[in-house]
Amino acid sequence: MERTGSNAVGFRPLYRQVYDTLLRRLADAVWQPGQILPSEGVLAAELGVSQGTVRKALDALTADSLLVRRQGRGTFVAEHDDKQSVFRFFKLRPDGAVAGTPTSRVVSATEAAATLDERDRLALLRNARVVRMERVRALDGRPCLVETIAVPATLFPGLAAMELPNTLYSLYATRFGITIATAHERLKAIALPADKAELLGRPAGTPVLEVDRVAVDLEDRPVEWRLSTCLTEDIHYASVLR
Amino acid sequence: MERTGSNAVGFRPLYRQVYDTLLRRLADAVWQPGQILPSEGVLAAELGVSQGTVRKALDALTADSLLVRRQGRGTFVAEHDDKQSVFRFFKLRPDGAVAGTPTSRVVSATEAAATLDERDRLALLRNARVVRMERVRALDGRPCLVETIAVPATLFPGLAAMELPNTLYSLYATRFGITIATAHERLKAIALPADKAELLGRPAGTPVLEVDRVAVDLEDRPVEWRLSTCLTEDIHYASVLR
DNA sequence: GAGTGGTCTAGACCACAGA
DNA sequence: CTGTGGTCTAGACCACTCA
Repeated sequence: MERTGSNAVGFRPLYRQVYDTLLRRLADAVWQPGQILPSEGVLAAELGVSQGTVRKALDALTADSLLVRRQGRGTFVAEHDDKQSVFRFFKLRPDGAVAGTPTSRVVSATEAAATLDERDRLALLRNARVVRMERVRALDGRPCLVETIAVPATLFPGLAAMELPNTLYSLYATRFGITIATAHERLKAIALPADKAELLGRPAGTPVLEVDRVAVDLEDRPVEWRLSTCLTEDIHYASVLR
Repeated sequence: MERTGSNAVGFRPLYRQVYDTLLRRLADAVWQPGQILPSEGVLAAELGVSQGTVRKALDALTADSLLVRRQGRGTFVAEHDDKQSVFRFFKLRPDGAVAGTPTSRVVSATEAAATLDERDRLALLRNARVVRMERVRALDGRPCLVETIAVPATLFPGLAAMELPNTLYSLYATRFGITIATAHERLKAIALPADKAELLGRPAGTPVLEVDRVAVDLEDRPVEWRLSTCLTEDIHYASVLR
């Protein structure tokens, strides 16, 4: 690692450089999810910085939930397909009590030319192609939402022909080396459109929650656009503000 | 500060004890919002711990957005009435561009016996009283939501008779020493009720977003229940998932 | 220049997991 | 018992602010 010295501009802390170096390895899938990282001391020696500096970078990566640290055992690449982690990006909860695991039924999955909206949300060029998926999700056995998902075909070759698991994001990570870091959602209340009424088993015109989500990867590239239409009669969308 | 030694159970890091000590002073309004805290060195000497330990506690309080640290100047109690901080708990944004500041028009403010719902949300006893406020908020001059706000009357004596500012939470902090730490929101899509249709200037039955918020203070006590009914035709609720 | 927070280091010891 | 991360300390130097 290089010290920046007293440059007039562009000062960059050492631990930040370490953070970026490790983030790059995570983005390049040098270390796979679930895998253990070298210990603090080993990383410090390799990068030529003190253990405390490595620790600060590791703590920051842990705060961004990219790593998991376990005292006495080691530092691991975070896995986001655990039962509790399904709910990191799934914010619908039954009104009454705790939620069971959501299930999915895929309606269609095809590759096609990107629409204008898709190109806009995913920052794609003209003539770009996407893999477009439609599915219905259920909570506690009752259908709760229908969603259309679009991803750039170049980033996910062959996805349309695959068996799609319940948690898409772990598939993105394990099969395509793409980690979803954050997602930006825009929520609106709309009247349930006729074409989706049948899939959800509710009359058209019912007030429903429309969730427009763009998910970005570790390098802040938009990699998925998802438009969900959610029933909220016995369910709500939970949000915590800090 | 006391070292815990090697107790079999109940180990509590020193910096956590420092965190709690400082949090208590903030909760007791020993230091007012905007006020500067003693420097790291002074606090370390006072509490009998190292500067690094104090720093870790201060960093944690900063991460919880209770403090603001400015290099070269000092550490300050966070103020949440700045222009950008209005939006910490206000998640509605115009679809097109950047948001102007929201404005408020108070419809009513009275003290009354708490309803069952209010007692439930605010963890109040029977016969408890609340201050209940109703107001309409506008964004860029157009009405966007109507909301009913209830707070325990014992915590906010005289609130019903006050001039209510646009940002209630800064009033809570400065006049009543109550700091809102987090808020839990439950979102649903519903049909606009007739009694609120007039206030918002839209026909009854229009799909609207209902936001049910319970805000808690530094000690995790529920101190405000707010039920907002929001138009989302040209506006959306923005949420970031990490 | 004095004082503040920010970074970086080196080393000690503690808590925890697993062989 | 060994190795891991977690805590705590002390001190050096850097970057920033303001008088």
